[in-house]
Amino acid sequence: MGITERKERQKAELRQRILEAARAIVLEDGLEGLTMRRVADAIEYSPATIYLHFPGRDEIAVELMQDAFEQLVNSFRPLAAIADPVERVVQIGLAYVRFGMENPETYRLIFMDAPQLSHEVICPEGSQADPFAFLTHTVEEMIATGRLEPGLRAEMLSQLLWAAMHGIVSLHFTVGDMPLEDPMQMAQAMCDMTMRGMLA
Amino acid sequence: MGITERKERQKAELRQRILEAARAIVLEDGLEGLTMRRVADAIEYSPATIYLHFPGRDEIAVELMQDAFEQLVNSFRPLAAIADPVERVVQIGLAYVRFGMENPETYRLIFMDAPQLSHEVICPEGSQADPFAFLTHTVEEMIATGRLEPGLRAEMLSQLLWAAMHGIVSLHFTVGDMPLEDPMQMAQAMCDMTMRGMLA
DNA sequence: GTCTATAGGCTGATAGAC
DNA sequence: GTCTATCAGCCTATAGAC
Repeated sequence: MGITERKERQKAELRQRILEAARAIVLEDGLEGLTMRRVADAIEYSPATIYLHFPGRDEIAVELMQDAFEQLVNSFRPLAAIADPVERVVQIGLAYVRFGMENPETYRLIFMDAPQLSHEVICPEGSQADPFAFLTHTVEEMIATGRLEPGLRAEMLSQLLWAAMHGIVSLHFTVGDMPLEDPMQMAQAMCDMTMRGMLA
Repeated sequence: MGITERKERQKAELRQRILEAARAIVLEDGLEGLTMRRVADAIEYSPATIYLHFPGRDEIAVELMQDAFEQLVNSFRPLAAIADPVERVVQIGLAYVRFGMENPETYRLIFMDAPQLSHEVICPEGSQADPFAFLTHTVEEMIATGRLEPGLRAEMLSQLLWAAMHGIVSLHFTVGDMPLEDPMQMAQAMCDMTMRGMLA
């Protein structure tokens, strides 16, 4: 049975090569640069071969977007060690903006290049799950320990923080950095201001 | 001399018809739907005729984007009447989000559909001008009247507010409204929180 | 499995007839 | 001024040979 195993291995290998070639193209030229022809050229196969591994271009894009989103989420993992929930929320905010500025094409891929696909990557298939549950949980912890002004809701606050950080990153991408403040300083100032605004 | 005047008038008229057809297409299908052929069909001329009035597709897009940006800026005009600078800043924030949610395709056109062109529309030709000078000025007024925590800078604060509001709007567009709070409520809560965070 | 070849579509832009 | 016709290029996807 070694033969079929080798064949499966080779098939999976080519699939990976397709994904990696696609990722390289997107990191260089953005999602709009991703075409079947370019991928085929990069892996030195004909375009038709790619269709044996993926139904079409969009499915490749979605897989790249899922990977990218996982990367973003994973970048928060070390922050779980921070005991103080207030400090943890701030560090999540800073890490979010840092990720965006350090990986602009990856960030664009997740949130900006294909809005229609973003939706299905960030909140898959009608799952009610919060895509940034750990952020919401940290805010809940702040509420539970009585650190916040009474009446504030965790879902609202965590979405406000997300929106604020997303605003900083995406604004820097679209409007250029020229007349804008430094993004990391904006992130820090945003955290200072919002924390001061919500803490009791 | 009436003949050349009529001709010029007719030429300007056709130029306007081109722009209006283009605008209709963008409002329906977004900027990616804007093609010379579709515009030509809409005005019932051949594609070649459009090139007598515009150098190319991008120039049409830029003109639409400039109009759209002007629309957004004009939507703040009535707010100049608000005497209290704190209240004025809040109302600017709310108006910004309202504009985005009520004119999604127009907002996308300005900030999201063509990032490269956005830059030149929002901060034209290396002009050092602040695109939202009235916002910055209102924040300066808050500072001048001693309402804010000392040490805060008007440029930083106004950009933070802009980023926060832009984040709310653009997040709703890309991630869909399903798991998110209501955008206007988010805007209100964002203003509450940030004002509380910056006021002395 | 992988190829070549191609269908069938779209695009921006232009030359040259009228 | 406006047209037709077309160039030159891109794209996704597939049929059928090998």
